[in-house]
Amino acid sequence: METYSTKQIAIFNATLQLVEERGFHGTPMSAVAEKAKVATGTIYHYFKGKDQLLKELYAFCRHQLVEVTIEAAKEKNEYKEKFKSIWIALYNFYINNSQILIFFELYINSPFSKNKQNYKTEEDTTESSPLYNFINIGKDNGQLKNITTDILLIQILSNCVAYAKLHLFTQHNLNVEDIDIIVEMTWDAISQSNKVENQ
Amino acid sequence: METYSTKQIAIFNATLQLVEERGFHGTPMSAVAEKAKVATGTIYHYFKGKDQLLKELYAFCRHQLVEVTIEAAKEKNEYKEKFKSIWIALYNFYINNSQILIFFELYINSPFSKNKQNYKTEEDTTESSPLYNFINIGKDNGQLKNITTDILLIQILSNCVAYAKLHLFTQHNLNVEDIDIIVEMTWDAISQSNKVENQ
Amino acid sequence: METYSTKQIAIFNATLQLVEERGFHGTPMSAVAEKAKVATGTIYHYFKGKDQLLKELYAFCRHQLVEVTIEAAKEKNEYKEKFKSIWIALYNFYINNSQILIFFELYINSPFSKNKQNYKTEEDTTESSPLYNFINIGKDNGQLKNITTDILLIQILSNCVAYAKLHLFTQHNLNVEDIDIIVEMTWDAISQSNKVENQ
Amino acid sequence: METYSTKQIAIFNATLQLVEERGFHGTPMSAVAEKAKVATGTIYHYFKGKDQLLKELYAFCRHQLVEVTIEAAKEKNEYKEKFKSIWIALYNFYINNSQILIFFELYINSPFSKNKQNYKTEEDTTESSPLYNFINIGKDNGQLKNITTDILLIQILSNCVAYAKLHLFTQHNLNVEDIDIIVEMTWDAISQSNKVENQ
DNA sequence: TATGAATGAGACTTCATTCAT
DNA sequence: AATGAATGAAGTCTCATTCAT
Repeated sequence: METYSTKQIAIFNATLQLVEERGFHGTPMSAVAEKAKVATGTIYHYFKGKDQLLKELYAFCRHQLVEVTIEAAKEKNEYKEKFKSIWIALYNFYINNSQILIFFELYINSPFSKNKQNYKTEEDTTESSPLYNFINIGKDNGQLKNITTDILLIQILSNCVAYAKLHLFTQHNLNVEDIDIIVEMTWDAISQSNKVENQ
Repeated sequence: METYSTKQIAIFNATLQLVEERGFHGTPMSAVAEKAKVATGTIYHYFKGKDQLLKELYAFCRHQLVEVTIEAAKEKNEYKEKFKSIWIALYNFYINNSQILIFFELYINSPFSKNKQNYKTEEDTTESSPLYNFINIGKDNGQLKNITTDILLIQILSNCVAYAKLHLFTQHNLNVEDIDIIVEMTWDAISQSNKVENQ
Repeated sequence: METYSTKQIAIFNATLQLVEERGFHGTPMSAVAEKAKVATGTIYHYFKGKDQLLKELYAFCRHQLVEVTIEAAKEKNEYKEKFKSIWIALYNFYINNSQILIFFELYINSPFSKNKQNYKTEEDTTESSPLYNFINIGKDNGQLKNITTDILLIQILSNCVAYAKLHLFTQHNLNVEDIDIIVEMTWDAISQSNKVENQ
Repeated sequence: METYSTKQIAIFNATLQLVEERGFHGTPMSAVAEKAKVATGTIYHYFKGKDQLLKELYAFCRHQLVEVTIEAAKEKNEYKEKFKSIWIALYNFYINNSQILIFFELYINSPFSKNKQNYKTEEDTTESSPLYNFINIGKDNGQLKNITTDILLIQILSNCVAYAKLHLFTQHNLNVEDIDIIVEMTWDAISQSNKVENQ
């Protein structure tokens, strides 16, 4: 993870804001420059072009997500508690950074990310992804179902994003109790449990 | 649901193909016209502008999704079986119509859909949505957890879309057994069950 | 002067209305068709194209102006009274047909009338123009200044149009007394008079 | 009065030339750019759009007209001489700047000037208009008829423009003697004079 | 006669990118 | 390092005109 100058950060933030409001197409470099209070040309000092800017911004945001995950994992000791902590941390991150949420969704599906591999980025699949590792540990423990890590990962993340969007973009605000129910539900889905059906 | 002329359908299909390949921004009206084998002006004869075209295309695709759901619901009698049938039908629809999947994802997050309410459209929340009703029935039966329908809806749909994307855009192809595991997992999440924790 | 069918008249009127509101550029054939309640193609049955339509409309309107002049000239016997009668008739015609006034002004200055000769059309300069003849009579009588008829013509007409515009497009409404003053003033300008300067 | 860059002036001049030759409709921005020897985008760097360009061009031209009037008023001392000087200066300005003459005529009647108030612009009616003031002085002196200034203004200006057009666009070229007759005629119209009718 | 769907050239405008300062 | 005027390709959309019915 390289470090970024004040101006680069300003450019990142300006881009995020504008993309949330107007999408990629509605976010010309000139508008980014204006919002970031730099000249258009300045953006081109730091980034080769628009594609580059978006790509680096994507990495920049993913990095934050990883940080959040790592921090959350430190909080609790027990596995299920750790899981809940991580899930909620991610959820809260999206809630508090709706620009990043939208940016991700647009970026992943757009041809800016030329190959769709980004959908599940290297970061997620390699050792470097804390969540990926965390799931593997759970499987080894016998606490998570013994199925492909990718599947469990999606089971966790897709819901997390979807609920964040429900909260942000609809009237249906989720409160703490709702969140708890949801996390439990997700836990039900992924956990290795003995289960007795209703009679 | 209005009916569309041959030319309109051709325009819809051309748009879907191009958007999947290149995104909204990379899909100029001229390219749509060319692929649909009509003149540019013809598109404007049927649709007020690009926004209108995308909006109507969205409705057109949603309609198909609803149809698929309705058909799938007819197949089985038992509730859980009906649920699995619907989930798999939707999953297969996305698998076989990746253009629609991508289009949805882009459209929902883009400023083309001016109000984000589209995220959970009227169709989903009203009686007219077969899935919405289906969930309510399950809650009344005591077969589904007694929590807000919106939450259960997301639990089902977000996974479905996410797995379709996993299958389509990564090397990780899901086979029939995988799908079965996933559906069971989702059922675990939403079903009202007596559960005995691991000992 | 050929005669026009009901539909042609409807097309003329629609054009006049639209041109007044939006200018030539803002008046597409489709809008004319709609306002005239005919199909676009129908206009092309009657007129070769837009240029033709405008040209014939110009002639159509000029003809009305000539008629108005002829009628007004019949009313009075004395020369000066005849003059006043004609001037006021033209002024009233413009006041009551602002669409025609605007249409004239736009058409005369526009490249639709390919050669600027239209500025002073044949009709004005030939025997067929009643006003032209009327001025010549005045000169022969010794009641009008003995200068080129064109100059006298302009002295009369340019004011007439200008005052009509003042009345129509500004807050400055002209009443009957104002008009009388103006006509007298114009008479002062063109009449052959003995004049004693202020001392 | 703001100042304009070399490029803006070039754009103005290109527009004037093209509008005279082909009208507003026949003057695409691309043609303006080409004639002004700038890129299309450059026009949009200076002007928000075509409307803006035309509006600013109108103000630019009006300003020149005001300057001409002011200069002409300085030349002579006696009131009537001053009047003649101004009238002829304006006439010559139009003769030598036929593009501006045509541009004015088109602009004033077109929907580009959204409100027709432009017909008699602020400049003409306020203290800032030298001609307006000049007329008021004449009225106070008792040298001009004691009628509304607007009316006298039109009496002067409408003729001036009309004769310029006669000269420019017809075979009827006006020489110095003609002009003198015309100015005297206009003076007859507006001046407060003792007059003895023909006997 | 009359219709109006269809055409496609061309208008206006945007915007990623460059470059002289 | 920073600026922002300038560029021009490319996009959206309009509209005069045609033609099968």
